[in-house]
Amino acid sequence: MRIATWNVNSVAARLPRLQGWLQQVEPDVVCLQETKCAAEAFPAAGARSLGYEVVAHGDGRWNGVAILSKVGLGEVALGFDGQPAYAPAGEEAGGALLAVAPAPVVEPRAVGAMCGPLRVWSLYVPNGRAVDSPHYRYKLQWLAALRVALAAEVAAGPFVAMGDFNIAPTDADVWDPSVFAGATHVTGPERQALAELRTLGLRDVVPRALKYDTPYTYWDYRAGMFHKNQGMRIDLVYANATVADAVRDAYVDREARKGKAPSDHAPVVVDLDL
DNA sequence: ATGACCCCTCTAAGGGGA
Repeated sequence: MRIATWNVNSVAARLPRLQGWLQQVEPDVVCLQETKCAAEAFPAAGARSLGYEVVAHGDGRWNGVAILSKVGLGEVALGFDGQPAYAPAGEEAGGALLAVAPAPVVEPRAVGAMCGPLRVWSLYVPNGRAVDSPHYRYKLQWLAALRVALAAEVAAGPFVAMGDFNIAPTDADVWDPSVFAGATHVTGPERQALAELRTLGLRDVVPRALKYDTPYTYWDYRAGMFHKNQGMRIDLVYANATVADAVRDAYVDREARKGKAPSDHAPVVVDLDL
């Protein structure tokens, strides 16, 4: 079984590339993030024509996740139990002119499904924006709640949670740690949240790079950063022992980051012999 | 050459990404 995860940075904008990539790589299961698309507007016909079942979870212009599967799709979960809403503290909670602050919304950042024998989650972890901001606290709360929600599933059978975690697990996972001093994605609490996920019995399936020995999955669009290999490994595959022991290959498909109109993230592709 | 931000929409004196 070939599984993959890809932050596509808008499924509508990426549709031609996504179609070609599906035909070329032929994954059995694909987790997508940042689809930026309401569920009912998800362009599923192309994937269906290639033999995929589709579940999309999205509510509009931000966030959005999906799973495509050729090996069955069932027991769908739109979000996880206890998934927190972004709820800004007083300093951000509406202006004085608003009599009532808008209700917090649970953002479409997680979708789970059974794909054949495999429990799969497609995750788009909140960015965090700035250390100690309300968005950063939300990111840590979100990861803590995820750990609680997934605990029982990790032990139940073949399990993988993959997606854009918006955390570089180690300093080796960013092109220059000094550039990220004081920034999100590299802080101790974020890395500790990943470590606590691993205590459930999950392992970080580190892919091989097809160039430079740095398995980065994201390169900013600006300043030729891809071409200078100034990237980060923030798209992660967290597998339980059953799945991790079944990994036969894992790689970052940096070819998908080249050329016209790419996403700023590259797919991670994992081959399993379950 | 892989090539020097890009996605969305309230189309900007914008929001968000990481």
